Amino acid sequence: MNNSREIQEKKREERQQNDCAVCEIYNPHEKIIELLKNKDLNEEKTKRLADLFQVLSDPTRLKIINALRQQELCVCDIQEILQMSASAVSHQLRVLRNFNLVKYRKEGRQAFYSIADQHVISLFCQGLEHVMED
Amino acid sequence: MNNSREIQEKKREERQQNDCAVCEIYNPHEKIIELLKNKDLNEEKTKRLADLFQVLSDPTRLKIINALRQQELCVCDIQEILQMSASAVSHQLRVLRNFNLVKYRKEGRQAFYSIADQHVISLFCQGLEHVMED
DNA sequence: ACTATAGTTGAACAGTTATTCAAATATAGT
DNA sequence: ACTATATTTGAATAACTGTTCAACTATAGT
Repeated sequence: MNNSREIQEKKREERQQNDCAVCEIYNPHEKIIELLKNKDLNEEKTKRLADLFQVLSDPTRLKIINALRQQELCVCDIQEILQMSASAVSHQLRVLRNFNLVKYRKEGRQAFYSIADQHVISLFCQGLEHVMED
Repeated sequence: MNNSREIQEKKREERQQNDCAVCEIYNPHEKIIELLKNKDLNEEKTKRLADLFQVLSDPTRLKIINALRQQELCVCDIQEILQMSASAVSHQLRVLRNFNLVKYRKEGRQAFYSIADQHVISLFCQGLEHVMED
């Protein structure tokens, strides 16, 4: 109990160092803010990152990825698995294709789709882990 | 050149095994389709996964995460870094909060936000890697 | 008690997105 | 040539999303 005042004092000091940039009280954060502003993520990269997650943010597309995770499939396989129209599936496949998340090869009338690279699976699984947790 | 016909034959066989479920030609995939339909991702989990990626699919929210990646910040710090209105920032912070991607503590008038858990950072970085590649 | 500040909230508006529908393309079999 | 099948495409519609604006709550300092 002796040094409780000292501790309080220290706490207040720490708190002050945490005060924010805009507030009048005390403002040690300007340098950090300047740093963060330019730190490794410019506008364009942020946009591309957002777009990537955006592609992954639709249940239909996730189901497609999940199906392709096991093996290459043609459009009508996918259509059957998801119980959706060929058109709807094709539209979503195009989105995935445009973002290089899936690739495809043509064979006669059929188009066989597969996962483009392992990153996609990693992201998928990592997301799934997070979702499973809580 | 001797066994070129044999190779062709084998190729055709392989191809047939890859024929899809709906097509009339030949159809060995029904079992796989049945399997994939129920495989580890039900409707509800898919939705939650989509929602998670959806939260990550906005540039503003990504910028916030990127800023918090370095250290805890209060709302007006963030507002300053992103050059956005307090309202806009607060709205997006709520989205992040609702999905347990960030947590916060109150201190007087200020609210200090920080990343909720390491998964968030992993996802962020993994996505960034993918984007950086091409 | 009063004033200023930090942050949150709900409604509204503009922009985006997923599915459906109808039509088009392309290949295979007859 | 003709028909059937696999897939793609563009337009249209309904649902959703991010920002702004105005109003609100809550805390701190005087």
